Amino acid sequence: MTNKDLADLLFPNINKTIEDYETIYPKRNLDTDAIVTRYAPSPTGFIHIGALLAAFVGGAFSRQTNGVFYLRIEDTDTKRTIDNGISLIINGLKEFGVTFDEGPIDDNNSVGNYGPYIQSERKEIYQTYAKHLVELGLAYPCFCSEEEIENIRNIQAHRKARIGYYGEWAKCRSLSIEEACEKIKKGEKPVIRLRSNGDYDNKIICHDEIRGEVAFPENDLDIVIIKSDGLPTYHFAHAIDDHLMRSTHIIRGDEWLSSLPIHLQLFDMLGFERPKYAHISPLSKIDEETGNMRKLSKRKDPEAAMSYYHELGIPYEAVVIYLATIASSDFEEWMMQNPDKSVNDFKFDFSRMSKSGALFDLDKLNNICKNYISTLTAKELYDKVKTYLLEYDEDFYKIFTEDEEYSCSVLNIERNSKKPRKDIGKYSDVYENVYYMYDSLFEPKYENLSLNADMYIDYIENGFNVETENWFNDISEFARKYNYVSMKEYKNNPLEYTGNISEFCEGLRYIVTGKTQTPSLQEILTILGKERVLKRLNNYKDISKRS
RNA sequence: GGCCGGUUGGUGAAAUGGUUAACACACACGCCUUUCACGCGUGCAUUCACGGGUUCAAAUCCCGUACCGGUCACCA
Repeated sequence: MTNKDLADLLFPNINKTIEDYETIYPKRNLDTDAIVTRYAPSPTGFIHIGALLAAFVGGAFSRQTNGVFYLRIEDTDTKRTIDNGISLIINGLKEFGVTFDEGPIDDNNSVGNYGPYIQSERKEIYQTYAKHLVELGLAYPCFCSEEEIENIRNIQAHRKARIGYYGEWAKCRSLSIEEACEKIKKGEKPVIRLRSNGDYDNKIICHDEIRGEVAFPENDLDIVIIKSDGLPTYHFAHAIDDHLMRSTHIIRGDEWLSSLPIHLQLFDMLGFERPKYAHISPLSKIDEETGNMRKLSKRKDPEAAMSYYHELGIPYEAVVIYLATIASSDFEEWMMQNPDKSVNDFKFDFSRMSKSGALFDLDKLNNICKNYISTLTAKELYDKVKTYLLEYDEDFYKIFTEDEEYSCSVLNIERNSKKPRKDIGKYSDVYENVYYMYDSLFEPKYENLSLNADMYIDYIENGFNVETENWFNDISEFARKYNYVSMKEYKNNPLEYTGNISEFCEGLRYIVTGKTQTPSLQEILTILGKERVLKRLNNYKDISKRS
């Protein structure tokens, strides 16, 4: 019996050859420096902010080199796959401006000539290559049970030996073809392992675009390439897919760096040209319990999930700007010099990407958000807030959208100037900033009821003039009638006056808005209009009388 | 524990052997101002994890130590 017989017995239904696939998926016809890369998530329903970062960076590199950016779904772990996982990923990333040239476009359809782009649909391809390796004697079936593997691990740990299925520990490696065939015929379901040709004592130099040269021992582990369910492991699928889909660069999280020797070995044994690798440093935070730095965790940190930003109404444009800031050390400076350009115009360079993991800084993000929102027009902000409220605050949505023009005028307060306000950092902040401009939401609980409402009624009825540009001069003038004077005068002789103009304004602001801090009083009064302001003043008067 | 990587202020970081270690965020104070926010200004690392070495000269090169991170699955 030969390896060929073993391979046929293992994969009786595989009839294609590896040459067939080389023909089906020819080399791409692109510029020599074009970057073909991919985003390859598992459809688990959760998108990590670090994954967004990798996707964003990958998309940027391919775009700036006229390359290809495609989506590949890694659903070989059937236990973790969820039903609408694919559309969740596509829609989730689209919101953050990440789109693909090839790959699935919804749960059932794909575009591109290098598909299928869903790994579970590529089973035959992986098995063809696995069969090929078995035929060459470069891979073999392993019948060890999980318990046996566990047992080996325990012994190794006990003896302080290196852990893993390798060398003399790799029992099934030395099984004869006949023995293997017999087990298969008896119905045992093996995994397929690589017959590693690596020597642990040999160092290999791996090149990473971000980290430079990294030295590793060669891989001598007989890693599993096909699981007992017939699907490939990540390592094997990576090699097959990225070769056949003709990726030039593998841009991924740094948790993969230590498997680089395995991947390089796989490419070599399969006769594939090696792609280039770029491992992105993890996004971290300080663990409150230990005080140590650690990777942003799906379970512990809400900000690790992309949905967090969606739910709080954090502008996706700002998130992307922040990620670019972290990803490339020269981005911020570039953005300051090119205020009119989009993030997508920035040219990324691997040499500007950090080798060490950055602490995820929500303060910095918040600052970017505020700056970003301050650049929007009232109408742009209105539309974004509307979209947000529709999903998360139905009650306010109704009130907010009842009169678009009015809401826009509210959002426009101190917006149309050279120095626009920067007090809104996320769409969920808007309510707190504007609610008092809507009568149905204005229910002030006054704590200070000693203000002179009649004085302000007098002002609104006889002194307030919307049209005047010299609003402040006018109100200052009027306030004199009640013995409120300018700051300067008041400071010189505090005992002679009732108060200063600042106090006069503060009182009016407080009654009309229920708050001590608001944007421009003048604009608020103008938008509210005489009638509604008087109503609020009279209401205050009533309340203070009653108390 | 093995292997690999990282270490410049509270945070992100620049600097690639040669003046007072950029810039941004945060923080503090001041100015401006009807409040707040904005804007403007000032301050915030006597020093680049630590120890040694090379050099006229080191955050930058070399060696060692410490700490932190990642990884060691039929998960990706």
